[in-house]
Amino acid sequence: MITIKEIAELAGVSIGTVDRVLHSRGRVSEKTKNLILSIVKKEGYRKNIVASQLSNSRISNFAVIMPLPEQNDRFWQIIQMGIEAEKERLNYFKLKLDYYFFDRFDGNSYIKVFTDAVKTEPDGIILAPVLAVEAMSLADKVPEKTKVVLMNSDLPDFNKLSYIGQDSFESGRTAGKLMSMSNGKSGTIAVIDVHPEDYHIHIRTEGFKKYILDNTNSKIRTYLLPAENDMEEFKRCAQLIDNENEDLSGLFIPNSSVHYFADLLEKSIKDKKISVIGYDLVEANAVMLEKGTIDFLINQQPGKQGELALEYLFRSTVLQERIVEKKFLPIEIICRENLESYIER
Amino acid sequence: MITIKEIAELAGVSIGTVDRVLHSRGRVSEKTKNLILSIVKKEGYRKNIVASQLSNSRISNFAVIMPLPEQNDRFWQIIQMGIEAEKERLNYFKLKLDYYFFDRFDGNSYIKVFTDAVKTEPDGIILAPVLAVEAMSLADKVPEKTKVVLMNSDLPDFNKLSYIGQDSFESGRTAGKLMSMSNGKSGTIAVIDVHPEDYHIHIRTEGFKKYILDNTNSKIRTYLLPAENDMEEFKRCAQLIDNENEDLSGLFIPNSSVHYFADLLEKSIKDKKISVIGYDLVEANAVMLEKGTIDFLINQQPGKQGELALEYLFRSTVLQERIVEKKFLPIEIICRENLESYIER
DNA sequence: CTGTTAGCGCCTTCAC
DNA sequence: GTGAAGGCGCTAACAG
Repeated sequence: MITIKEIAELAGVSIGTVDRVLHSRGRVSEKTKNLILSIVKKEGYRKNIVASQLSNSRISNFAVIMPLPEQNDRFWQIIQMGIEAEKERLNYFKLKLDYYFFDRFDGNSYIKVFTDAVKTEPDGIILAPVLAVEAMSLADKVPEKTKVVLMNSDLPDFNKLSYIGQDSFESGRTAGKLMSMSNGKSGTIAVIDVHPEDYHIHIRTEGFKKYILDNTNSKIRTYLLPAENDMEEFKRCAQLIDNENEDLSGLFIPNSSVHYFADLLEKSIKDKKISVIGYDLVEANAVMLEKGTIDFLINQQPGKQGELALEYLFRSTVLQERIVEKKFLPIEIICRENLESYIER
Repeated sequence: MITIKEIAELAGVSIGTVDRVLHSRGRVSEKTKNLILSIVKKEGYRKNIVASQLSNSRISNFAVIMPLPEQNDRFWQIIQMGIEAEKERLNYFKLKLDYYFFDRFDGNSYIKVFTDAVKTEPDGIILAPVLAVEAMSLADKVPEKTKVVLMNSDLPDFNKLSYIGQDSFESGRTAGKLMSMSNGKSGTIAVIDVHPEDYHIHIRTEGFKKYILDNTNSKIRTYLLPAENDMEEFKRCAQLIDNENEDLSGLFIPNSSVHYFADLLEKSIKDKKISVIGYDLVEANAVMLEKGTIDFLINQQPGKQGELALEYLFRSTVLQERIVEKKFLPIEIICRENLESYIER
């Protein structure tokens, strides 16, 4: 591996000049600049990141903008743990990480927090754009040099380094397959549209319905649940499902709140052998899975999402590597039998 | 974070002396040694690995002892790719990796290769001990200072740093659950005992049988397949299964060779709607899964096994961190619908 | 515009 | 036993 010293020798200049070219610090004649760049290219120079870190006093500065960790049944906490794990792996490099948490049921809190984060002009931002409308409305406030990684849900029109998450439609189809297997009989399957405005979650229901309608004789009935932060809504919705469907055979809830329904409808689930499928291996859901009230969970590797998000930012800003613009994570199937293997320690 | 220079100042000695103490290079008086160690402890000194790597000319030397990558339907190749991926991540550190491949159907080749590897006195060894008897017989030939990580299958009595792999019994139980779900009817389920002598694989059949017998009315019939490298054996075994079981409803093959059976018995599988469950997301199996001839695969994250194995060795030898002695990886369930999400790029 | 130089923290050699 | 000094490759301030 060639070093700047060797490049300097080859070019007949000093290392200071080479350094200036490599960092585009200007004040170098066009001629020597081109000479140096040609050598860099020809020899395949890559800076020694270890030496660079040792000498460099500059601290990379990253901001994480995401919902409060405790929201969505602490789903976000798992993501945060993934980010922290990756930070630990990178602890010999100079990184600074600031969290900006917002209330995912309050657009204004997002706006405030995003504005704060952007003010610090971070090198990179990890953003969970669950509030799509607000996120898009502020998209152009991201400083020129700041790179953004979106995780968990994508915003196609957002100018970003990369997106990390699941293919929602295929994920829904997989849930459909599991539903069709676990309830042999036909009947009515209730689908809860938890955040109709959240494209990412809504599309899961589309994949699910598609699979069921294409492959089974079951009927599907959709229920809207607009206000996920209101327990009364859950109760009303559960009640409605119970009352309206004598032949209920399945229940599909496209996010982590499946345990509320499993709990509220426990008696019917047992009596009528209703199959229940939901999302996310959060504590409350694991308990219900273990009890047998939930049959399957689809997991979206939240920890891995966090790890990758930070890794990508690091590789892009510090190592200056190219990053894939889209990373779809595995659609994990979790049932009682393999649950244990998915729980750390 | 305190540096050796600061320690030297506190102790009123030079950094050379501090260094000698930290590396137990001797030639330091008992008194100053104790003084320095007490400061180290009190201040919580941890060496700066970045600076250390930069100055250190020493190259860490690791050996990987595993079956030929092309064996077992190229299962081992996936493991190797995982190791290489981790090596790439650690590329700014000085690591040397040598592969020692053996023929997993030839004990002598293992012995030769292992002996060669050990001769180089590596800092660490990644070992896939599929040939349990041979591996144990040479276990005491590992040099004192060499750390060993076992992956894929464990040897409880082997003196090792860590084991990375799956819980075989639970993995078999999960397969049993999937079998019971995917074939609604009862009937006979054929279980192939592929390597009866390979504890790790055999135990999967135990888990599988346990689940089926505890939870269904199906009968189980076990077939031995001792010589996995003989295609004629596969044919004979498949033929036998086909002839002997009019009411065949399921087929469980506890390793990657499931695609051979799926292929040989394709007609019966289609006609009688036999459920087929096997292991490992290798190319040949993915094709059959896509076609619908295999219903489910259990995956054991071979890539991740490789990554972790190297990461553990690195963390233990270079960073001198403590490592968990056992790491069970997730029991992944793969079907046609989520297959795509598990395939890289 | 360009070259020189002093570190970053640790490791290693050599001299006393 | 101990200390001084050079160097790993890169960065950045400074002098010209």
